[in-house]
Parts: sequence; structure tokens; C-alpha cells
Amino acid sequence: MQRRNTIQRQLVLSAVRRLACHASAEQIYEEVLKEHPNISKTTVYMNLELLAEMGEINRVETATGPALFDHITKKHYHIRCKVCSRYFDMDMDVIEGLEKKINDRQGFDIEGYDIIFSGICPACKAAMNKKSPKPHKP
Amino acid sequence: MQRRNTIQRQLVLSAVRRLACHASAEQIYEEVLKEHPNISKTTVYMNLELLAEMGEINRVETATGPALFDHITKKHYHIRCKVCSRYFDMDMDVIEGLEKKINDRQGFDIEGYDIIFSGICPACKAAMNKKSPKPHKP
DNA sequence: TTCCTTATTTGTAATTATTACTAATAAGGA
DNA sequence: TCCTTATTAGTAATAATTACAAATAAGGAA
Repeated sequence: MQRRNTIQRQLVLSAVRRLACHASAEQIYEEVLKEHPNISKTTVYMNLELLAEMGEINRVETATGPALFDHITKKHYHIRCKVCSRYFDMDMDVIEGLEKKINDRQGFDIEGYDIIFSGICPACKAAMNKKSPKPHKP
Repeated sequence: MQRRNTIQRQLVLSAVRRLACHASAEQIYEEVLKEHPNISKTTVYMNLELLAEMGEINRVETATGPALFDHITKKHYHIRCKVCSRYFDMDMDVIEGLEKKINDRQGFDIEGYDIIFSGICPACKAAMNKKSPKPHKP
């Protein structure tokens, strides 16, 4: 299936790069709207999907809340704050040779993996220490 | 907050154990219905949440589709099939000392992590090799 | 350049999964 | 037995995404 270079796809890609964070489809949609006021939300979803598949952007696997998209395509891990539910990049080297630890004898074709840490972010920790738990909300 | 031992909570727990698989709240609800025909879906959701928090069951972090619940509470990893979207247990030893690899200087309190592999399951692979892609659907 | 195929877009409706809310119920201690 | 309040049931609302169909437009062919 040939791929066409549409203005919408370009705008979605540059919005993800401009936001330079873990952005949801909704946020990216809002961002693109500024330049292209009648883009459809469906188009944004569709292009995020395609761009991730093409390797132009990175989809962050989120267990709760909306899927997040990331301009950094270099492999890295994430941590989710249990209090505010935000996702952060993890400061950690990529584990080399993880696939060698797999004993699988069932015959899976393994293509990749993600590691998601969970914990409490510095901001929420500080808020909790003040004994007035006011976690930072997204 | 004191915890009460309700029949509904017992039934949800035993349903998760009986199903002995990665079951969704919906599936667990259906299972409990057989014994307790007027349990509310809200109750099932609420108890799955509580039981996971209590460590009686395990919540599998899923990026797509419904949350899944697992009777196995021993730490283990999962793999998601990109074709049929099902989750499987990964045959692999738990990585020791993963937290030592973390360089974090921002001050996260890290409580745990999950690894989710992605790939193609044996059933889908076989279906694709027959040149008639009929992936097993959940 | 014009035409043609079909990938893509739009906009709306539907769906899926979960949570919010409230009144009724019942667990378990006093 | 009574009382407090955790829990339940049932319904409505929400959030995130997908399905669908008709209109549009990218880019290769003529």
C-alpha cells in the first residue's frame, strides 16, 4: 500500500516534535488545530498510528489513561507516578541482551519490549511530605 | 479503613482463581454471575481493584484493551501478540537487581516495574504461514 | 496538463472500558 | 440487638478510541 505525503500527516508529526513531551492524541489534536483549524480528530489518531508504525514517533505503552506519543524514537523506558498518573522518561541505560534471558519454547516471534516502572514522582513526594497531599494533576 | 469480608469479594477472588488465566473484568463478571446472578459490574470492578491492592491477585498492565487479572501473584512478565492482541505469560526468569541499573537523580520513589514484550504468538504465526491469515481472535 | 485510482480526510455515530453517584444493604464491633 | 459505615446495586456519565461512509486530494499514468 503506497503512502501519501499529506499536509495533515506533516502537521501531526511536527506537533509531536514541537510538544516534545508525552502527549496524548487529544493534546496533539489541540496543537494541530492551531495551524489547521479543521483537521479531524480521526485523522490525528490515524496518523499517530501510522507515524508510530513508520518509526517517526514513539508510542508510550500506558496502562491507564490515553496512549501517549513521544518525539524521542531512541529506545528508553518510562516510569508512571502512582499518585498523579503522569509518565516520565527513566534515566537508565537500555538493558543489553535482554532477549537472551528468554527461555520461551512455545515459539513466539519476539519483536520488542517495554519496561514501565511505577513509583512516586518527586513533585508528589514533596507534596505528601508537607502532610497536605496535593498531588500534581495532569 | 477497615475491610469487610463480603460474599461478593470472595466470589470475585475465587472466579479469578478458577478462570486461571488473564481475564478481563467483563469475563470475571460473567463468571461470578453464574453463582451470584445479581452481582453488579461495579462491584466486580471495585473488588478487582481492592484484591490487586491487597496482593491477592495480579493486575496485568495492558496498553490496549481491558485490564486483565491474573491468579498468579508471583512476579512474572508478559508478552502481547500484535496480531490477536492476547497476552501470554513469558517463560523467563525475573531479572535480579534491575533497580541497580537506574541512574535516577530526580528523586523518584520506585516501587516496581513490569516488562511487556510484543511479538507474534505461535497460533498466529502458524496461521500466517498457511498464507491464509486467520489470526486467533480473543 | 489532465485524468484516474485509491489513500486519506472529515464528520458523525457507535463502541469499549471504566468511573461517578446515590440510595439501599449488610458486616462486624460495641 | 444496635449502630456505624463499608459495601453493594443500578443507573448514568465519561473517556478514549474506532467504525463508517461520503467527499477530497496525492501522485502516477496517459
